[in-house]
Amino acid sequence: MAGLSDRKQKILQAVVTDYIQTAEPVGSRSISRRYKLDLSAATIRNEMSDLEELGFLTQPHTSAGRIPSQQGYRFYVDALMGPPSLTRQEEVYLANVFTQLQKMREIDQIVQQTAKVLSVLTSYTSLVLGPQFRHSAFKQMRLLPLDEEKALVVLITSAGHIKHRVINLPQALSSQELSQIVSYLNEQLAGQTIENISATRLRQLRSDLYARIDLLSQLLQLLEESSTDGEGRVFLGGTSNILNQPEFKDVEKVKHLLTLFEEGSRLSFVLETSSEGVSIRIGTENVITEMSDCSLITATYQLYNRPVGAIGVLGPTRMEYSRVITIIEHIASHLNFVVRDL
Amino acid sequence: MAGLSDRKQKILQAVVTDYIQTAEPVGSRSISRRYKLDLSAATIRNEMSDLEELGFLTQPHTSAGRIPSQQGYRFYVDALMGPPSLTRQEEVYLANVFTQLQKMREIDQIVQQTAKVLSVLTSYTSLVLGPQFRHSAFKQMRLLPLDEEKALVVLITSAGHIKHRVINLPQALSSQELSQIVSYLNEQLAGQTIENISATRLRQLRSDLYARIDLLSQLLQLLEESSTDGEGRVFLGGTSNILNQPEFKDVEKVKHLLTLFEEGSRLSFVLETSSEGVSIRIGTENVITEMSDCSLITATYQLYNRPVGAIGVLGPTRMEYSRVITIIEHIASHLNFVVRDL
DNA sequence: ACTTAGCACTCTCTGTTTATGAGTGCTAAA
DNA sequence: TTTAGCACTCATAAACAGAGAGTGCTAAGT
Repeated sequence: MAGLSDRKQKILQAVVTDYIQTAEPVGSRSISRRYKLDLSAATIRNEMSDLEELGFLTQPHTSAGRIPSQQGYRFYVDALMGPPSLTRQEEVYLANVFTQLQKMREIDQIVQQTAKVLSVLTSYTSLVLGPQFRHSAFKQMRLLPLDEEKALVVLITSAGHIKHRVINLPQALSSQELSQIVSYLNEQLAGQTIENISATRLRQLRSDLYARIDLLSQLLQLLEESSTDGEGRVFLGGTSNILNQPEFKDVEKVKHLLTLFEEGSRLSFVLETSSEGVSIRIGTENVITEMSDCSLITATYQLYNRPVGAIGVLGPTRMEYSRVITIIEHIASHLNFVVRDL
Repeated sequence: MAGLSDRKQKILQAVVTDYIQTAEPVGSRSISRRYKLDLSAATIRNEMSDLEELGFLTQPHTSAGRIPSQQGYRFYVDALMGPPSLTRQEEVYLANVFTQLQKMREIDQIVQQTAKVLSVLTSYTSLVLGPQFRHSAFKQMRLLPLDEEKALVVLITSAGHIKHRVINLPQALSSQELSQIVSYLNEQLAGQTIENISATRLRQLRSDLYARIDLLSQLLQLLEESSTDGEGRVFLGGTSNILNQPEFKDVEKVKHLLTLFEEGSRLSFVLETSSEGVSIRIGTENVITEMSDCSLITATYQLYNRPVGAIGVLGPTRMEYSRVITIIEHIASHLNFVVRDL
């Protein structure tokens, strides 16, 4: 991938920019008209022909304008893309959103609102993965007796996650025994991350307390489920936005994406495995085949310097990369604060 | 709306049945062929012409077959529809689902799974409104100190709803004072439904405890939010199913529905206001204009003989009413058990 | 050695025409 | 009252022509 001549880069940039705006194949004449490159259409034609040879552009058919190829987009985001910038309006909007988010107390609400904002601002579809329970450390477990038969068990992690569940109390248990069991568990598990409380460890605890197996297994089940509940932690925003994209005017294409949107586990997998910081995956760079006509831009957010969740924007490969990246960066970095103050 | 002659009813039924299956305007000949009414096409034509005059059928254009009008569907579901029935396969599937649902402990999980099942079985889009917090009665409020500054407050209703929130403790408060405040609140609020704990009542409490206003308002905020958090309690299933319906092959039509699906509060409103038992709303009988090409079948489910939530199926007016109603009834009645045992 | 103007050629898109076929409404006979 | 027959209507699909945008190539200009 030797260096492209300066002129070729300028032309490639013009093609990508134009195509992002218009969604129409862009011809040599419109470039020489709209962008002040001081070159005739014929020259540009020659260069475009070269760029196609090199794999940066494609032609839908012989006598049409050019469209950026996946490789073309890649080069664009890596080297050509304009500097990130927000309009004054967008900045104001974001500032408002941030103060609003700051006030919310429920994590679900925050995540959902974030998804919505992200989609409204970008006009694409947004994905937000809430903070992952299983990455945070076990802090303590509490038992709140409700009546003779039932108690509420509350699981608290160091990251402030809280999960509760009603369990049935074995009749024969004194309240003293109860608190013994709980404090034993607290001792054993304190400080470990939820995902590291492995099955073997749980098995061992089970044998330690085999006399109280009925109660214990209810408590442990809560833990176990917490470490594996990947499903359903992803919130979407602006799913209908994809319908505004001309590349999805065909219902068949939409269907695949829509169906994908219903598969929470696959979505959360994509976000979980996205690398730290901002990542841009164009077309088939996405592992998910349904996304091979799309680009996905993601960013992670941190809690105590560990990535605990991610946000993303999904649009056609013909996406306003620069704008989206800026917005995503802003929101992700703000999310760091929101999550910490929770 | 005088009685339709027996023959007219049979023909109307044939048209509706046929159209539900094929989605094509149905002509007089295909009826005389496919349904053994022992009438010639010409006779059927005359009858159909009458039925159109009466408003039960419409013609997309002069020389096309007939399509049931909204009134036609209404008559069909009120008087003509075949008896509800499930295939053996569906029954088995339902039985499996039920045992699965029975095992789940998290209400969100149950609701989501119900939505999924409902959409898979019907091939339409499903809406499920989770049990409403605000209809159940206040039972008790507990405070779990976490550390010096923070405590977890847990709100428990008689229906078993549980909600928690971390609040900041005013430093100056002894644990004794704390428990006094909490038990005072418990006394004052016990037994009232969340939605009836009105603003005036809350104001009164506020003045009673004005010395501890900072703590109190945090506690009361939790209550207040609980009584008004209509938003977001609706889960959808099979949203992509609408794309399989030929009436939605046009992207524009889909867009309106898709956008509606993102407006949780409007959806929950529809479900909340649906009457007890099974209700069928056809076309413009739906208040929501986006649904005017659709039919919505809903059913409520109960807890202690009070409706606390609802499930629904949304499809084109050309919907398999009989089948969907049966399925919805089964699932709703089963949900009664699941919710009670929670 | 580039760059550019000119030109023939290609291919899509749009509008028009034409043919086909399903289905109707009406009339007249059974 | 039912039915057979027939002319008529309208949507849909196929075939076709013309326009327009854009290309590639060639030859002339710098």
